[in-house]
Amino acid sequence: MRRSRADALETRRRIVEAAARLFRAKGIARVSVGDVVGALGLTVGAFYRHFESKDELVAEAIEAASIESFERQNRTAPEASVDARRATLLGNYLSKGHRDHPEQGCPVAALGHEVAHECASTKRAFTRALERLLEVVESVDPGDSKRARRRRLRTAASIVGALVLARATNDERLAEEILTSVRESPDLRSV
Amino acid sequence: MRRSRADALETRRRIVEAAARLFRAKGIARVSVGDVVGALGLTVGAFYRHFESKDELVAEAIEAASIESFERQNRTAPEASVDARRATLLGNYLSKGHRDHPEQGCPVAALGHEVAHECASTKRAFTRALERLLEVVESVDPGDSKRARRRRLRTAASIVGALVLARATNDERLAEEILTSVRESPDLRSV
DNA sequence: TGTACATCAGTGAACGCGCGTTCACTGATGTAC
DNA sequence: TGTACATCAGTGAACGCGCGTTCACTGATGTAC
Repeated sequence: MRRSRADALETRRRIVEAAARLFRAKGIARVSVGDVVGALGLTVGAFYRHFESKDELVAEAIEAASIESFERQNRTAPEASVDARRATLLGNYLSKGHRDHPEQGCPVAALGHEVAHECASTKRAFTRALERLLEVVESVDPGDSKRARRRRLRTAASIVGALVLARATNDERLAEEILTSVRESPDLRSV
Repeated sequence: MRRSRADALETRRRIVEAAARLFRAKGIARVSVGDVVGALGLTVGAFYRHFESKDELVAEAIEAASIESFERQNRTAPEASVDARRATLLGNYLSKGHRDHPEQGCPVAALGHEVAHECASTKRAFTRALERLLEVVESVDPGDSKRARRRRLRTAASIVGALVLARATNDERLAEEILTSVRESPDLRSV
């Protein structure tokens, strides 16, 4: 049942895509290789035609999720003012939608903690994802000064932390309070 | 080989203590019941004399880690001024030591992401841990106003996010930059 | 353009392994008399 | 206080299960002539 080269490449791409979604939704450890290829109607044997190991898939999936998430942010109203785009970005990032749908969201917030225990290539992919998130923040809060750089790092830490906490608590009111508080941070409103 | 009641209770306590340490160090999914009791020189059979399931242990371990962490923070120089204690707290929380030793640190930062996928009792224990962290923040940034409350929630999100990012990246310079930026946040220096 | 053969994408079953959990058993501790 | 028996903390081996990975096989695709 050999497929054409193009089909094979497409299969590989779809495996990475499915993994990027599933890992963000359920966490890396809770998603098996079988879960990923099963979502595409394939068997695990097929997986090892395309990847050396699950670790290889993890690194690629983080990379893919990061690029997807990065490009979505950059697509948002490129003609608007920096202030307006910053407000939109924060609104999206700290929304209930983002909290409730990690599978489409930022991989830094979705996988941050788990990556602390993963292999070197995964940590490398995660670091690139974090750098991409910082680029997004920079696009709505530019500046070459040390102060501007530190403000951006604070912003990244705040929004990731807010999302992690809002997702982990079972107290709906507290979760919303956290997201609102960071969204309306004076540090972010008047840059 | 029955042991006395007191010994049995002590064994139970030691199991929770070891679990609190191991879960924070390696993550919940990566630590087995055997790992926990093995660290105490016991066999898995003994574990089920004390706990219904691993889930029960997880919830108790989070609770224990939270209480331990909370009490350590409250022990820090209770006679000093609020400003001095806030500086100490932030310095400790955002230190390299805390980043490199999650097993003794804040369970909210260590387990935040993983808990998003765990069972209800674990989420409940995590929420209590988060509330305890907010109490610690309140002790160095008191106030009944809505503004003060929001500032504390921002602080919690920032410091947890900073630690999560600093632990997940393999870029040592970036990790230190993140911790320093949040530590020196104007939002936290001049409350 | 047609034919013969090599390649390899995907199947399906198997592997060794570690997991959470169970259970028959041991023997020291607790208790009733 | 001493004896007889019940309790139960801990052992050690087993269980069913799902995991990551491997492999013989199939048959459509790619290639050399």
